[in-house]
Amino acid sequence: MTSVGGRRSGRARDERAERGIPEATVARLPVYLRALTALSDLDVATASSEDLAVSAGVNSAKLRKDLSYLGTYGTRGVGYDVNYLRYQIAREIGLTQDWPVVIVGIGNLGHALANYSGFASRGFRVAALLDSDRARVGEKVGELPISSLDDLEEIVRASSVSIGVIATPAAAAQDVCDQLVAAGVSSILNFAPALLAVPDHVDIRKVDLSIELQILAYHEQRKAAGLAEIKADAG
Amino acid sequence: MTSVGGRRSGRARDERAERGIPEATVARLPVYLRALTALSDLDVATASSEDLAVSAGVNSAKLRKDLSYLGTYGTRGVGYDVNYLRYQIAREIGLTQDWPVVIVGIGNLGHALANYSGFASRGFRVAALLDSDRARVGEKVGELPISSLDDLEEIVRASSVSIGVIATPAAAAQDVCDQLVAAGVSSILNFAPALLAVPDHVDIRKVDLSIELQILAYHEQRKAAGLAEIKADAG
DNA sequence: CATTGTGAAGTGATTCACAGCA
DNA sequence: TGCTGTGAATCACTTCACAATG
Repeated sequence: MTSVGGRRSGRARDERAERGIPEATVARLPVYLRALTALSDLDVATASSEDLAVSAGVNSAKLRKDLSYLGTYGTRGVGYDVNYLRYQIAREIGLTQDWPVVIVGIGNLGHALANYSGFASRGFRVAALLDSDRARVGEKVGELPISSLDDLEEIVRASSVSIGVIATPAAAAQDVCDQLVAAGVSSILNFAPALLAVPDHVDIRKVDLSIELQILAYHEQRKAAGLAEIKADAG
Repeated sequence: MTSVGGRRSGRARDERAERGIPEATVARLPVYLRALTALSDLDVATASSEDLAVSAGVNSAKLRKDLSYLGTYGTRGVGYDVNYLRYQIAREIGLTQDWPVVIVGIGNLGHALANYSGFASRGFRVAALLDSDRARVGEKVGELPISSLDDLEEIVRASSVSIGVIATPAAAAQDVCDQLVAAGVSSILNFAPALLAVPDHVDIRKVDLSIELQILAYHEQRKAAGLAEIKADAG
């Protein structure tokens, strides 16, 4: 592996692993992690890149190349040690520590996220639930009470929160986002159907339910059109 | 535009717009649509590619190239007619018809999805809510009662459903998926953290909440590591 | 000798930069 | 003149194919 990324790195201080793992690879590491966990639960000790690739739903060349960005954790002729690789990937993603998150906007979706067990099981701890509706403050959702948005800064500081989840209506999202950033949150997962502006040092990802459906609709429509065409040809 | 996609199309019958719009473009069309709707609501009649690009959060060259796959809907020296372009994109995605969808698994998340107004407002109509838990059948969620999974085939046929949403626990997802496919659904949006196998003719998209957080955690960790490094350099 | 790790080739998406047009 | 539409250049990701190796 030489010069990962190829970017002519301006600064000369390159010795320190300037590990530019490609974004596409980063996005698949959690998938591999899940596959490894499943294999581990089945008491599988060793798996080839082909085995793993099948469990993860990718092809084996891609999986090997992805893993090669992390280091050389396999054994030629044998495969990968499931638990060892699992640990290495978890460490790379940063899941060996746990991450306190705050969820803002406790409507239907916020509620669902608050109760989503998949977060806790992967090292994400819900540190607080926040809502701007004063009437709801104090209400319990599972174990946690809903806090006031006014307490955001205090909560972020006290619990060292660096990740925030926005589950408010679109109209409130930018405002909430600004408050999160001001409070010191530097990674945001946004479920509101709105484009959010953030400073450069803040990472933001968007999950948009209706966009996903629209993409399906596009393909669905093309399938239907294709069928109609075949019918027309036949008739 | 000549030979989009470049695939040497085996069959000679190429006259019919074999419109291979790149996937990356398809995924952005809903974003453009939202931006156009916002501009239209503000009574903006015309917008340049630069204006639109800003509203959509992309750069203008990309936006123009994306639109060029659909046709030539702009006016040189002027820009795009907001409402006209909005209609063209909606038509391309298939949002001029409405799409009945079924949601399977009415837990916290299914509940939230059932109540999500963003679906209805974009031409997706929830035709039915289904759950395998007999005890919950009949319970109302908003207007709709929960139906039994046993009625899936009947519902899909009666309402011509082609899109299904899976919001069950991971363990149930493949089984539900098989039932959806058997019932005739050909596009699936999967929220369960599981890899689903489907036949070729079925499209499937996955939304995985914990994967999104893990990707953020990776970047967050890198930021923290970067800071530590700078501190070490300084000290 | 089965399987990894990886250069090299291939494919697809983005960006540049400008000719062409209203 | 100002902005679109688009070839050509670039960049990012994937896949191929095989030498290296436990």
